[in-house]
Amino acid sequence: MADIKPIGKALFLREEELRRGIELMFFAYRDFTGEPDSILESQNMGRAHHRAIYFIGRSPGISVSELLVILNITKQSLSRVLSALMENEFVVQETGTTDRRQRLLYLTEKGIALENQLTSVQGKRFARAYREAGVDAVEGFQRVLRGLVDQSTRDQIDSFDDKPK
Amino acid sequence: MADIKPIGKALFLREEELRRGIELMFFAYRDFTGEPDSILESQNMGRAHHRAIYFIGRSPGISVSELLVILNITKQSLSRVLSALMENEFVVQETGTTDRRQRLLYLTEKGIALENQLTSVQGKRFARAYREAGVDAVEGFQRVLRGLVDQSTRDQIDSFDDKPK
DNA sequence: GTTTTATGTCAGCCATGTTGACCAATTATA
DNA sequence: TATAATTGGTCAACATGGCTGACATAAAAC
Repeated sequence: MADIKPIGKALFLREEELRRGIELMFFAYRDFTGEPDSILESQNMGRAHHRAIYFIGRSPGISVSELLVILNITKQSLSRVLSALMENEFVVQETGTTDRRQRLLYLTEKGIALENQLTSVQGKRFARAYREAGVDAVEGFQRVLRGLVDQSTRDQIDSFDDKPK
Repeated sequence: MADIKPIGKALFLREEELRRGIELMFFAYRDFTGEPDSILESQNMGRAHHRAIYFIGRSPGISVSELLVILNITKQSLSRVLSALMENEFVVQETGTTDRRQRLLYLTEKGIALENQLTSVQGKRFARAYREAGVDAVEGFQRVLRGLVDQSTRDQIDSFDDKPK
């Protein structure tokens, strides 16, 4: 009897635990993006703007093509967002020095302020979750999330973990 | 010196660990939904259909209003999705027995097959992540995700954990 | 018998993704 | 040096999936 238990546990994990994971991903992502969405909405911007602001803030001087790879959208989609961000003075672009075709992107003071506000809001949520879950849980959380992404995405994450903000 | 270390660690967690969490959420959610999106696209459906199918499969006989609460969208948005799902015979509705105003939703055989396919694809991803991260990581993953959601969402998750599939 | 609830529907708007085509400036290469 | 490739921008059109507002019907509740 006792040696059947692991199988029972494995099955339990595959059924119930699996659905729990799927559902937690759905709900957590929804709530995690909810507050920033509200803040942005009041400024006539959306999640797409948030992503651009976040990753420009993460890597100041990032080129358009690098940002495209991270966001994984078309340049036409990004263009619309970047135009709005520059129009409203959250972002500026400078011509690259070594390669003058590139447009290197930077947040303005205004952009930095907004990025800080948005990241701070999400940071408080994470801080709460981390505090409630305990320090040990955090590593597990990151390990699993990391395992959920595609291999190509993992390489990407690693590559800009090397040159952080 | 030794008693300063916790502060150092806390700061490290607040800056780098925080951004890592934010980024992992973004990338993991994107890749996690990517495969189902592809499958659905070939059938002229999208993520909205997936969510409906998933939660109807999770709770067969769920009413429209209950589904609305879970998905947190307007009835007009859901209506469009449900109409398509019924049109294409993935979902059927039955008039409620105790309350004849309700439309209780069920997956058809075809709907169950699609749901299984989609959940299986995501399940394999989870299985890989769980395997790579180790059993202990899974609990941490779930604890943190749970901590990330709003209190109201948490109540919601608990309430339908009581009456699972 | 009136009111509330559960659901559906029509019409239109917005954000954000897509494809395809084409262009200019700049860099790299044959 | 002439040509090709890269970086980035733009225009047009389209799809998805949110939203609001208005209105309708059947059933339940009071």
